Amino acid sequence: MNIKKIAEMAGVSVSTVSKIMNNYPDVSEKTKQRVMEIIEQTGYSPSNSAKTLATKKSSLIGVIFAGELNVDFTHPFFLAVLNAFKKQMGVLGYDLIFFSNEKFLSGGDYYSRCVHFHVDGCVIISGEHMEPAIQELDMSSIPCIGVDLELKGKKSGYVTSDNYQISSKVVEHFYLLGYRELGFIGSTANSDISNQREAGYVKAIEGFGMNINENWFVHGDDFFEPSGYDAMQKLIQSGPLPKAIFAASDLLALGAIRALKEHGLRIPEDIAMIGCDDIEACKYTTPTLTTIRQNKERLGILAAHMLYDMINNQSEGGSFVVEPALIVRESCGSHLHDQG
Amino acid sequence: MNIKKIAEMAGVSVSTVSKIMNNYPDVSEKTKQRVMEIIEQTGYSPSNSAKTLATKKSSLIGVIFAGELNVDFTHPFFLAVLNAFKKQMGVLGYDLIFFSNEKFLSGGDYYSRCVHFHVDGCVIISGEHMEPAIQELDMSSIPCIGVDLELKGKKSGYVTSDNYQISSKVVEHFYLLGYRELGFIGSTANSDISNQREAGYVKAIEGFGMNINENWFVHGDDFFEPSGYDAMQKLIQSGPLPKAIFAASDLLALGAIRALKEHGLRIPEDIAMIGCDDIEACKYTTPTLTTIRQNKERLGILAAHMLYDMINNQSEGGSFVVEPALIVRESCGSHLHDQG
DNA sequence: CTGAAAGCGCTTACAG
DNA sequence: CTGAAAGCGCTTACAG
Repeated sequence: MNIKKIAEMAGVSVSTVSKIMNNYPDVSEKTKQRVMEIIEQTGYSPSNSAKTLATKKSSLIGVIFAGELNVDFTHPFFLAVLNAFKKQMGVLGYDLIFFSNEKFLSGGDYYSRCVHFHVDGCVIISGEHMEPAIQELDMSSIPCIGVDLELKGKKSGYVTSDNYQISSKVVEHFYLLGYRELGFIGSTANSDISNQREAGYVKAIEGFGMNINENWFVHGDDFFEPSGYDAMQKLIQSGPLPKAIFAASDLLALGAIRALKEHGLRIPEDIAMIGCDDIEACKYTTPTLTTIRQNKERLGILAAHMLYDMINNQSEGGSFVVEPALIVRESCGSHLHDQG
Repeated sequence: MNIKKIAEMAGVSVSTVSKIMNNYPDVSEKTKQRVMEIIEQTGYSPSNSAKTLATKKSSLIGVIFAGELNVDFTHPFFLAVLNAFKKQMGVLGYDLIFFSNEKFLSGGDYYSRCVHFHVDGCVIISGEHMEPAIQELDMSSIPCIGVDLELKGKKSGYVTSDNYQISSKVVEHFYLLGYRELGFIGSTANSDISNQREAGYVKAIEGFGMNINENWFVHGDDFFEPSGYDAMQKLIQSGPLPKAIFAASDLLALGAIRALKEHGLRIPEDIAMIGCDDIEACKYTTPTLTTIRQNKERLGILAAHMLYDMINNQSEGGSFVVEPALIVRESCGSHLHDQG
């Protein structure tokens, strides 16, 4: 079934059918009715490739997982963002196409694949550093939106959560609970996110007039559980411990708790702990883990709207920062204190 | 940049360039070299829409989340399967397109969207019952592969894990540890998966010559944690408890454990527990949760290969069942027993 | 081994 | 308000 057959059946020209399909105003109500009926009956759906070829617009958004490591369909945080993004883009009339990293590795770069598929825009999901292939895309005329990735192109924007504010909420909470000796467990030094959280943490501690003890700032090789365990072992061996610790991810926090338990230390009685991300496991651990939740749905929905506006030339990009929320559970020791 | 310009630059015809792009043999090595060089320099990538229009093949696989409820980007099990599927399809030269459910709701069905995008095949992800829109696709000439969904069309196949075998592994393990009084926590009665696991469980118990106590078989409204908690409350109130329980999901198991703890019962000393799915949280709970892992990577890779073969007419569909594995942790009480 | 030409199914000025 | 025709960028028999 194609537009020509529909035209024949309705006894009109192909142009007329096309106009009706695209809601042009200058068609008589009578012909419109007749044609619509036939379209209904036949279940006709125009060929996307022909339409794209003729218009250069595909109604397709390219999805790129930029970080080579650990960021794919198995990453809960980005996935939740993507989920909200997908839903919103669907409402706006777009479908998503996922570029296989494998194809990328064996030749084509992201930009040429965007051209290849005539995508109307791209969402780039990362959290870590920029590869050259991403920069090329960023600098191109294809609208791009970064998630936790600061794009700078003229046709680019990004959404992110405020990593400084995350840390400042943690410090404030610790402060109100009476903790003055604060430690930190971060990821590797080339993680922007970990660095931002650490910088914000330091700044907030100083803001409250507390002292920084550098011995209480330790780092793992990544954001995962074993790194948290190892980091905490280091802390334990290096002498007196802080009263409260902020870990840059929930998994780091859980690893640290495992190490503390092995040494007979109690959480939160001996050391309070706050993680970051609010992964599912937080609710089921002992103690349950106090953490910072980023509003993933909001990040996804905002990304969708910003991209849509760029595609339709209603904006030249920009950025949006979403506010984090503290989720209080047991590990911070709130229930042990009077906050009144 | 398009094929015509490349042809001009190389001083050959468009046909020749096309043949070179598609690895036709009947081109002289000399012209091939010249053209390839120009393609390299210009970074030319053929337009997908033009190619699709001409060939009716898109190198695109449609991804459909069939179950309305709880099965989307936030579902860890299906996502892990999809992740492996995506990687494998990438290697085979395909990209993935995700159909927005929203568009679906407001008009088009899955079949016509497949036609619209000329997808070469579809993967349908579900686990629960069949909607009519899925059946239409299943019965069409478009190759489809179901994940935990039994498709029956002539051009359809599916992969699944053996829910009966899952249960039989659990029973065997309980049996070897000396437990003879076995309970079960399932999901709602219209979940095929839960029903299969329960049927397999009953069958295996009888196979080992043990008795079934129907009072020890309880059900929640879904696979989530609160359902497990409620189901266990029912069990506790209804009288003497079994020595070991198999829950149809890890979250059900965790909910059940929470209820048991509230009643001062110890796991596994008073009641042993085995869950199902091997979600991330299993490693971080107290006690850590013994569970059944389904080989998600293998499911995804198999689905990709089966779909590929159907697309290329090397197979007419079929099905494949992946074997589950028991992951022993603390909650089953293995460490308390001599299995010697 | 190479190329001219028709065709894939749409859209869009343009003429009427 | 309607339609004829060119064009989008490819592929593929077919002729040479």
